[in-house]
Amino acid sequence: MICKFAQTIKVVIVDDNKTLINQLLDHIKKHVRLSKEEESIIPHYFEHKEIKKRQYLLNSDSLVKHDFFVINGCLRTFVIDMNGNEHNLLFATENWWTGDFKGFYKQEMATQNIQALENTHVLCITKEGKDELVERIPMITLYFNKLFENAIIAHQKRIEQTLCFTAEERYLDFLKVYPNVSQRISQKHIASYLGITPEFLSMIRKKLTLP
Amino acid sequence: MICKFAQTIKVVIVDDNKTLINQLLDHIKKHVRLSKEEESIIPHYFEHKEIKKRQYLLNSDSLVKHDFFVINGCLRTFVIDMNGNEHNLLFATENWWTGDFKGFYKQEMATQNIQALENTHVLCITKEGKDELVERIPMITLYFNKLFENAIIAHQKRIEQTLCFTAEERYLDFLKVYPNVSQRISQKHIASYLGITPEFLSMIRKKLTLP
DNA sequence: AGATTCTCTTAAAGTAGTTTAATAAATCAA
DNA sequence: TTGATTTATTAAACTACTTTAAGAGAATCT
Repeated sequence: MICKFAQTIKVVIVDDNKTLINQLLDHIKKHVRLSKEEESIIPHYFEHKEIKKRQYLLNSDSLVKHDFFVINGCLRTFVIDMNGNEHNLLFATENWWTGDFKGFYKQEMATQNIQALENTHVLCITKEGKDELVERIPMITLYFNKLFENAIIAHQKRIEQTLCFTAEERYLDFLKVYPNVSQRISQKHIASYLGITPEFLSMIRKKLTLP
Repeated sequence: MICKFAQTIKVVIVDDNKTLINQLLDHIKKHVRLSKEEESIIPHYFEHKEIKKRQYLLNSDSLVKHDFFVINGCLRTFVIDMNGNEHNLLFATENWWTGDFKGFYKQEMATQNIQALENTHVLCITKEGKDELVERIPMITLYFNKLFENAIIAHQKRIEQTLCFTAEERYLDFLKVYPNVSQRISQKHIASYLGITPEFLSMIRKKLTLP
C-alpha cells in the first residue's frame, strides 16, 4: 500500500472547465435525459468563477446578474436587518444552487448577500442565459422545475419548524439533515441560521453533551 | 334608486360551473395566452367542490389527492405539533392555490390539514390530471412555474421576517399585505400564523391602539 | 330566547432566549 | 513565533413571549 490515507484525501482537480461542467451535467442527468447534442449546448451558458474564502459573490443593493451552481466549497446566503445584524438563510455546498431568488427572477436589486465560507468554485448563469437555454432544451424545464419543487418543500419545512419546534429541536434536526455542512461551518453561523444567538447555541450544546 | 345598498351586497352566483371555471381561466390568462381550443380542454381536468364553514378539505395522514384553486371563501392550511397545538401556515382566499404541497407532488400522505373558515368553493385537480394537462397544453407550464416562483418568494420573505422582525413588526406587515384577509379571520388564527399566542397578539393590539 | 361554546381581553407568574461582559481557545497576519 | 483578531464558553441580568386563570362579549346551537 503506497498511501494508507489515500481514501480519505480529497483531491479537487480544477485544471479543466470540462471537469466542472460535467459535475453540473451529472446533476441535471439525475432528473432529465440529455442527448449528446444537448450536453454540448449547455456548457456555453455557464461561466466558471472562483471565489476565495471570506469574499463576496453578491451584495445587497446590487443588480442580481447570476444564479449559482456550487461545484465545491461553501457559500452562505444572508440578509442584514434594520439593526445591522446578519441572518443566514442558506448554506450551499457541492451540487447546490444558490442566489438571490427574487432578485434573479424579477431582475431586481439584491436584498440578500452571498459570501464564501471556504474557497469555492461556482458555475454562473444569467437570467437571459437561462431563458434561452430553456428555449433551446425544453426538457431541461423539468430539471429546474424539480429544483423549484424541492425548494418549496424545504422552505415549508423550515417555516413549520420555526412554528412547531424549540431552538434545541431545530439544532438537532439541522445536525441530522446536514451533518457534513454542520462540521464545516462555525457555530455562530449555525446559530444565525437557527435564529438564535451563538451564546444560546453554546448553552444548548452544553446541555446536550451532559448526561 | 331601488336598493341603496346594492353596491355593498355581494351576490355569489354559483348556479353554473362555467362561471367558476372562467374565474380560473381568467387567472391563467394573466400569465399565458390560451387558444379557444385550449380553453375548452382545461375544464375537463377540474372538479368543483363546495366546502362548508368549519369542514375539512384535507386531513393529515390521508393521501393527498388534490390541489385546490379557491373560487371564493377562505381556507386555512395548518400543521399540528407534537403537543397537539395547531399552527397556521397559509390562508387562501379568492384566486389562491392551496394544498399539501409535498404530499401532492410526491403523492404521499398529508402532513398538513386544510379547513374552511367560511363556506368555500374550490376547483380540484389531481396530480395525474395536472400532469396530463401540462402534456396537452405545454404552455401552461409557464403558469404553474410562475406560481412556484411566487411561492418561493413568499416563503423566503416569511423566513426572513421570522429571523429579522419582532412579533409586532410581523403583525403590522401582515395587516398591510393582507388587509382583506385580516378582516375576515379571527385573531387567534392570525396569532397562530404569526407564531405567537392570541394573548400576546391582544397585548400587541392594545399597545398599538394607545397613543 | 336561553344555554352553551368560542373569542377576546387583562393581569400575574413563569420560561425560552437575549444582552452584556469577561475569559479562554482557536485562527490569522506578519 | 508573536501579537491581533475572531470564535466559543460561561454566567448574571434582562426581555419578548408563554402560561394560567378569570371574566366579558360574541357567535352558535337547540
